[in-house]
Amino acid sequence: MTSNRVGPASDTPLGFAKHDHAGCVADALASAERHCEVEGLRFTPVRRATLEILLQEHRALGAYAVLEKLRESGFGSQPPVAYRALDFLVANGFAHKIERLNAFIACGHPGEAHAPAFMICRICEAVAEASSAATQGALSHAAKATGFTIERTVVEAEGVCPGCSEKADA
Amino acid sequence: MTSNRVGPASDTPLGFAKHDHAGCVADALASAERHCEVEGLRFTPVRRATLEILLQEHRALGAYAVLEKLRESGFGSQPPVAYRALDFLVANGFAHKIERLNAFIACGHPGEAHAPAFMICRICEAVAEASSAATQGALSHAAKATGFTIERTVVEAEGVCPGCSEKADA
DNA sequence: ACCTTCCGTGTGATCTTATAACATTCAATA
DNA sequence: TATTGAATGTTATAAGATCACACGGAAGGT
Repeated sequence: MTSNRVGPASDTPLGFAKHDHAGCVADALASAERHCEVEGLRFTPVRRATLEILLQEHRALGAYAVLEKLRESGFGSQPPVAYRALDFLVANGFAHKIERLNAFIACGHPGEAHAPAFMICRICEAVAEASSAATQGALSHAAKATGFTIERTVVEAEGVCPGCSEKADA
Repeated sequence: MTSNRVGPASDTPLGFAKHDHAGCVADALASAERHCEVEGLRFTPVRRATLEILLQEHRALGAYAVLEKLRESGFGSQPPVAYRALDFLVANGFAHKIERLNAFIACGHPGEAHAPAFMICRICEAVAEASSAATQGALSHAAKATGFTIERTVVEAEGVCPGCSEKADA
């Protein structure tokens, strides 16, 4: 079930690479389903469909883009439908919100309990998730020094991905 | 002109502390004015007023909140008035946008050319700017490894500030 | 089996945040 | 002084997010 996507192990830190997409979607859905069962969470049709949409696209999607796809699949077409499903996914670590883009993306390392960091290409809009525990280090140090308690972090780098960088060179 | 605000030097890394507010506002305005002169930028009345509003409040302010204060001061009352002034301030390092809050805050270290990081208190909504060059380290390492070129970073920690933490204990 | 309660869903309305498009004003300078 | 380009003002609208309320169905107690 655990398909081999980009590298030797699942700890390859990026999302700019090619991979077995169908497998990655199926895996993630199955994994989410299992996780919900264990945790007593309701992995309802809308929620499942929403996660599947994010996984299929494999990039950051605005809530209204998600909403339209949900509508196409026969679900409700009002904003709360999408926002509620997205909130559920984010709250349970199946997806993340990219604040810079006001958009959502499926989590690249679900279940692993992490403070995510992202690289956002401003040209092709691809978003890669780095499983950076390290990134938090400096911030958490500064926070400790001032007595600030961190509950959540937003770490997003905007720039140009390898692919677009190559094209620009040509 | 360089008033002594929170500590021995201007490199104290936080904004949760008391300080000479009038002085800090005046200093920052004067500094911005000088900087604009040197750079050939036009520090117009709206722009000046906008920066002054942010400095006065000393916390993150939504564009529409800024707009209302501008209107009270006799400037135009339509959104672009505020957004344009804010864009100018952000583009030139006099202010930052807090993505998590869709809000703007005056820069705590203007002129110093930095990749800012913020601590946001979810209770009192105070925002402190850390002059963290270090925070970027891990991310930039990950970026280098994948060939991603970073142009801008968003680093925001949400949690509870020292003051609110104390109150909660009581 | 029934009831009740809670959670999730659907819908309409509304609020907040942000930008497009175009006219007008103003300062720098040729 | 005429020209030009940037800044401002205004109208309109797009994009993102939430509120409030009705309905329905699953979980748990009786």
